[in-house]
Amino acid sequence: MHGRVAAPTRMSAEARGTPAGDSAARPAFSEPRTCDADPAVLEPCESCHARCHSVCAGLSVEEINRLALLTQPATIGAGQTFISEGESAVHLINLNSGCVKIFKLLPDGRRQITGFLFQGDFLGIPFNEAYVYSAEAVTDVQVCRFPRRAFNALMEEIPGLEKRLLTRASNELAQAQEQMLLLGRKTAREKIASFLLGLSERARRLGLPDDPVDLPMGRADIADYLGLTTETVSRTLTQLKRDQLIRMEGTAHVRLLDRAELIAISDGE
Amino acid sequence: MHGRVAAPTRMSAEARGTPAGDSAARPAFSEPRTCDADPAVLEPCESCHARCHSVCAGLSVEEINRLALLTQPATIGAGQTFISEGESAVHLINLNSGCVKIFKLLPDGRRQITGFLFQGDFLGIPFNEAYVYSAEAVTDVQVCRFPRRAFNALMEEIPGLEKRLLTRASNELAQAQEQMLLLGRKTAREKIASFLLGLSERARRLGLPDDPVDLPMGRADIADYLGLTTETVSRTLTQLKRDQLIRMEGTAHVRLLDRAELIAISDGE
DNA sequence: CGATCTGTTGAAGTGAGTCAATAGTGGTGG
DNA sequence: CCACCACTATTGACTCACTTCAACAGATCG
Repeated sequence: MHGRVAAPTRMSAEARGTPAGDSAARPAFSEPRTCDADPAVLEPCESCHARCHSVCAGLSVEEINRLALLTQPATIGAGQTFISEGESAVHLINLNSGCVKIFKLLPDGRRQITGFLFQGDFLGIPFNEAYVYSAEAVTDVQVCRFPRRAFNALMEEIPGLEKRLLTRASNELAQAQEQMLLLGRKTAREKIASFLLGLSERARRLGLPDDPVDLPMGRADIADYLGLTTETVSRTLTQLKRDQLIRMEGTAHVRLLDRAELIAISDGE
Repeated sequence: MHGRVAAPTRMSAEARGTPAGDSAARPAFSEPRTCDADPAVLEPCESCHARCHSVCAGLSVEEINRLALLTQPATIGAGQTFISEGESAVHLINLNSGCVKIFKLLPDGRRQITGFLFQGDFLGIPFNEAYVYSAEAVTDVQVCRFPRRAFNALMEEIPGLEKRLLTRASNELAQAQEQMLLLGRKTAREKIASFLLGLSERARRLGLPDDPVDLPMGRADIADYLGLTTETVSRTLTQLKRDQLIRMEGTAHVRLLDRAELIAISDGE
C-alpha cells in the first residue's frame, strides 16, 4: 500500500531544502525581514522576522508585549516530531522560520500530510484539549510556544487576537476545501501543477522569490501531501520537464517555465 | 472522467431521503425539538428547532433577540443551488432543518463535495467577500439568512458569537483534515465505512437515532464526497452487505450490523 | 571511498474507473 | 389500481492511471 511512513529519519538542518549558505543570487530564508522595527516592543518579539505574517500582526505595542511575556522561543531540528496527534495540547505554537509538515496517520502507517506550514503560521487549536494532528519539522525551525491556557485567557482581553485567529481559521478552511478537491478529483499531473503553483504563491505572499520554487520537503512528503507515491511524483515531474513546463535546478528547486499552462493544468483545463 | 455533475436535477421534497410522512417507528426529522422554550425570545427564534445546535446557542436572551432582528427565515426546495462559488457573499446562513451539500467544481464538471450540513450548521465565512464553495439543498431545508455586514457588526458587540464561530471553524478544520486523510489514503471500503459511521455519529450528536443510518443524499453525492464513482459506491455497499456488516432498508437507510468491525475497517484495521 | 539516503526509471499488477445493460422505485395519469 | 415513465441504483465486462516491486543513479557524509 502506498503512503506508509518509513522509519523516522533524522536529518541535519542542511540536508534538505534551502541550506543557510546556499544563497547564490537571491535572499536566503534566514535573511532578517523585520516589518516594523518598533523599539518599544520587547524581546524576543522585537526582532521577530515573522511578526508581520503572524497572529501578532495588527496588535498594539502593549498587546504584543503582553504576548511576549507568555512566549517561550525555541529551535527545533529538522526531522523532529514536536507534536503528536492525540497528545494533550499544552502549547500553541507560532512558526517564525523554517518549514513544518502536519499530518495524520492510519494504524498501518499510511500517512496524509494535511499541510506545510511556513513563517507566520499557527499550530494548535485554542479550544481543543488535544492535538488533532502530528507535526514534524521539515527544516530547522524557530517557534514561539505559548501555554494554551494562558493564551486563551489573554484572548479574552485582546479581542483582536480572537478575530485574527478566526480569520486565519477561515482561510485554512477554504484551503482545506481546495485540497479536498485536489485529493478527490484531480489527476497526478493536475495535483503536481497545483502543488508547485501553491508553493510559489505562498512564497510570494511571504515576500520571497516565487519563481524558482523552493521545495524544502522530500518527494515522499510531496507524495503524502498529494495522495500519491514518490514514484508517481517523480514520474510526473519528469513528464512536466519533458513538456517544457518546468525545469529542475537540483532536486529542491523548480523553475516554472510556463505559468499560464501550469495554471490551466492545475484547474483541470 | 469520474465525478462529473449531471444536468441539474430538480426533485421534489419527498423524492429523496426522509420524507415527511415516512416515520414508521422513529421520530421524523421535522419533529419539533425545542431545547429551551424561553418565552422572552422573539419569533422566529423562539420556536427554532436548531437553536441548541447553532451558533445561537449559549447567547443570552437579549443577544438572541438582537440576532433575531437580523434574521430572514426562508425555505429552500430540494435540488436548489442557493450559493455559488465566487459569488459575492451577501448572506451568512444558518441551517435549521434538512440537509445541504457544499461543493467545489472543476471547469470540466468534476465535483468534490466538501461537506454535508445538517441542522445547526453555519454557511459562509464572515470575513470573506466571496463564497468559496457552492451549496445545494439535498432535501427541502429551512434556513436563517443574516446580512453578512450586519452580522459582522453585531459580532463586535457580542463576543460570545465570535468565540462560537471560532470553535465551530476549528472543529470544521479538524474534520476537514480527517476527510483529507480519507480522500488521500483510504480505500473505497474504508471510505464507505467511515462515511456511514460519520453520518451515524452526526445523527447521534443531533439527538436523532443513530442506527438505521439515514442517507438523504443519492449515490452520486456520496461518490462525490468520497472521491469515488457511483458504481464503486454501489459495489462497495453490496460487498459490505455480503460480509454481513450492514443491511440496506430501502436505498436510503442502512442498518449497521457490526459497528465494531466497521470502525476497524474505517480506521484501516 | 564505500555506506546510506533520496530520487529516478522500468516492468508488471491492481483497485477503481468507464462503458453498457439491467433492475428497482416512486410518481403520474388514465 | 395498475401501467407507464423517468430516474436512480446495481451489476457485469473491460480499461487504465496509478501503485507495487525492483533495479539503478545521484547526492551526501563520516
